[in-house]
This record gives sequence, structure tokens and C-alpha cells, in this order.
Amino acid sequence: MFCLIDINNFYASCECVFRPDLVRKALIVLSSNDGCVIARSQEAKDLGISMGAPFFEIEHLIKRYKVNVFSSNFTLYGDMSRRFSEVVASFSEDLEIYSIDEIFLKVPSHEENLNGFGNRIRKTVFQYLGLPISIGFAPTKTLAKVANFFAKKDPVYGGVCVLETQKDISHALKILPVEEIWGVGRKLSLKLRGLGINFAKDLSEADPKWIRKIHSVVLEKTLRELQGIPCFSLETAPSSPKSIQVSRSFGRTLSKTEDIQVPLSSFLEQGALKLRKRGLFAFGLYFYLGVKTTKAGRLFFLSKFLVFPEGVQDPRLMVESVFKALPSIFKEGVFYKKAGILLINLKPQEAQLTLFSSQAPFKGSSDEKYKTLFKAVDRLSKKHGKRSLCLASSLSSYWEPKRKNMSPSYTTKWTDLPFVVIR
DNA sequence: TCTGGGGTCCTAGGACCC
DNA sequence: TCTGGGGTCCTAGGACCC
Repeated sequence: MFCLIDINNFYASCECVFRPDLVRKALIVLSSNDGCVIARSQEAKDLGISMGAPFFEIEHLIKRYKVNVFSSNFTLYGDMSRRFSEVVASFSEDLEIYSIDEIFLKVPSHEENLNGFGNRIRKTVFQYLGLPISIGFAPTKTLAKVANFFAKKDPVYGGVCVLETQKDISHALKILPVEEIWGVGRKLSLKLRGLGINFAKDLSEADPKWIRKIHSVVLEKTLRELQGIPCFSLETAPSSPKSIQVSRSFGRTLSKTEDIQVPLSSFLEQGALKLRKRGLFAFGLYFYLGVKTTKAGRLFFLSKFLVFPEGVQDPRLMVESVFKALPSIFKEGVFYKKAGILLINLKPQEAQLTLFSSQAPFKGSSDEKYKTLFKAVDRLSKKHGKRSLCLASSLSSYWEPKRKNMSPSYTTKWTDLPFVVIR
């Protein structure tokens, strides 16, 4: 059995821990620049304040109902999240930290009373951290998400919902709207509804092969998970990130080079810090600027990609390269709203000078020889980050073995390259 | 006027190879 | 003149998650 533990209204609940007087009051947390709503207490949700709503649009509600407003404090939330996982880890060794406020758990085999187990976790987390949580139990991760949904929405469960029997599962799927399924987003739910799949039950009863054909293998897995067949396993080992991003909206428009350089270098500094903390080097980096378009709220992004064939971790080096390349996307007189950097191709060690080799057979003239070599360099360049240097090349002749049991042999001669090839 | 920030993964289609 | 079939790799774009 899987179990999904989720903190209710996480950011809002974190703020309440330090302001107990605000428990059971309407409270919201705003994004950076206090632009829009990113978390709401239950009472704020009940007032009709929606997720992601721009602050100016709900200002009248804030005033009328005296809603408590907080700017976000991600350092605090990150710290609470870490403590949350420490407490939960004392209940089971097999756990996956899925997000800042969610943890998947494999239920230890000796736990027979799931409701009791769930209530013990709830009590402990509240006692140690003051955070309210919801818990869902089920045979697959997707179904545990479903169980968690009901544990949170329906007060009859008291925060713990167990979906174990076929009857309970079937009943839950019958009333769960398709867009509430884990992995089914806005677009997909519209598509599914168009096909007459309105509830989770409909998806679970569809033909898996057909679902794969009309959408993807992932949705097929989701379908099987709804049937109780586990397709997504617990990812217990914390994985190394594949990209690191730092970005911000400015809150006002910027149009001078120097004004853009300040946030960019700060982002690179923060990105580099994250790299160092994890012992990673970036072999590529994007930086981008967002310009407001005529369409309300829409941004258009200009970006530039830089390659670091030997890997970077040093922020000064990154800043230098980015500033140098900035004019290629920056224009005087344009008003920028947002900027960011994205570090990719992250690897644990600084690259050594590596020699790559490639072999390609050919017969014939000297022209063909160079053609073959160019091709080999091209292939290597593509394979190893689009920039490589052809330092040397050799030609080998092949000799048939003269006797049985003898391996074929090669003689190698280094060629005189007329020039060095840089790609 | 004012609209977040940080991730992952899949697919389609083209280029290329044998 | 006839013109297969199977594979890999890469990229852009889209969708999803919190």
C-alpha cells in the first residue's frame, strides 16, 4: 500500500504556525513583488479568492473581509518542509519526497490498521510542527492521490482516507471529475471530456491501447494505476537536478543595459551557489528576457544559449560570458518585464580535456579521405556539445590475417592535416 | 497600472545511418 | 527505370506537476 501525505494550504499554514492568532482566519500569501495569490487558507478560499488571482483584482475582497496578507517567505517554507520530511521519515524508511509539501510513503508491512497509522502520523506532525495534514492510502500512487483528495475535501474522513477494497475504489472513481486525476491537466481534461470521459471511472474503464494511441503512454499508465496496477514506483533516491533556474519578474519595466545586468548577475550568483551546493558543473546556460506583448499579461521571451565545453561553476565566468552576449538579445528602447537564467547539462565533475575518437571506413582518393574526416568531426561535435576541436587524425590500413587463429591487424599512420577543424 | 517561480517528461518530425 | 525497412538521435513545442 502507498500513502500520500500532504500539508493542507502549505504556505498559509506555515505563516499560521508563527501567528496562531490567525488560525481559522482568512489569510493569503502573495508571489514575489506581491503580484498575485499563491496560497490561501481555507477561509480565504471560501471568500472566493482564487489561486493565481492578481492582487489588484481581489483587493476589494481583502478590504471588505479584512483578509490577512503575507508576502512569500520561501526560506521559511523550505525549512518547514525539511522538518516535515524528518518527522515523516520516522514512520517508514521507504519514502519519496515528491514536492515541497507532499511525501509518498510505502506502508510498513506490520501496519495493519491504516486508519490508525494515518492518525498517528497526523497527530505527530501536528504536535512537532503545528501543521495540518491530509493522508490518503491506496494500492497505487495515483489512487493514493485520489484518496488524499477525498481526505482533504470531505470532512467525514477526518483527514485520513483509505481506498483499499474494490468497492471503495470504484465508488471514489465514480465521483472524481477527470480533471482531478494526477497527470490530467487542463488541456487533457478538455480532450477527454470531448470523448465522453468525464469521471475517473470512465478513464479506468477505457481501452488502454486506445488511450495510448490517442494520447500517450503516460496516460495509459495512469489508467492502469486507477485499475489498481502499480506503474509508478516510489522514487526513494533523491535525484540530481537536470536543470537549475533562477528568474524574477521585475515589478516594473527596465530598459537600460545596466538595469538588466544587475538582476542577471544576481541570478547567476544564486545559480552558481546552487551548483556548488550540489557539486555540479553547468555545461550550458540560457539567459532570457521577457517583453510585454500587446496581449494582456503575455510575455514574449528572447533567449540566448551559451555553451561551456569545460563546465562552469564560477559565477564570475558566467557573468562575463552573459554580459558579452547580452547585446545579441537586448535592444535599447524596449521595456523588459522579466529575466532569468537556466543552467543545463549539469554534471558532477569539471570536464577534463578529453580525447574522443571516431572511426569511419573509406576507400579511395584523398578528397574522400578529408570528406570522411570532416564527417567524423561533425559527428563528434554534435555528440559532445557542438563544439570540438579536431586535434589529430589517423589513417589505418587493415590487414587480413595470414593464418587461422590470428586476429586481423591494423597499421596506423597519423595524417598530416592541412588545417585544424573547429566546429 | 498592477498577473510567480521552478521543475520534468513526452511526442512528432526531420536528419541521418545502414 | 524500379525505389525498403528499420533504426537512432536531435530539437521544438507542448503538457504536466508543485
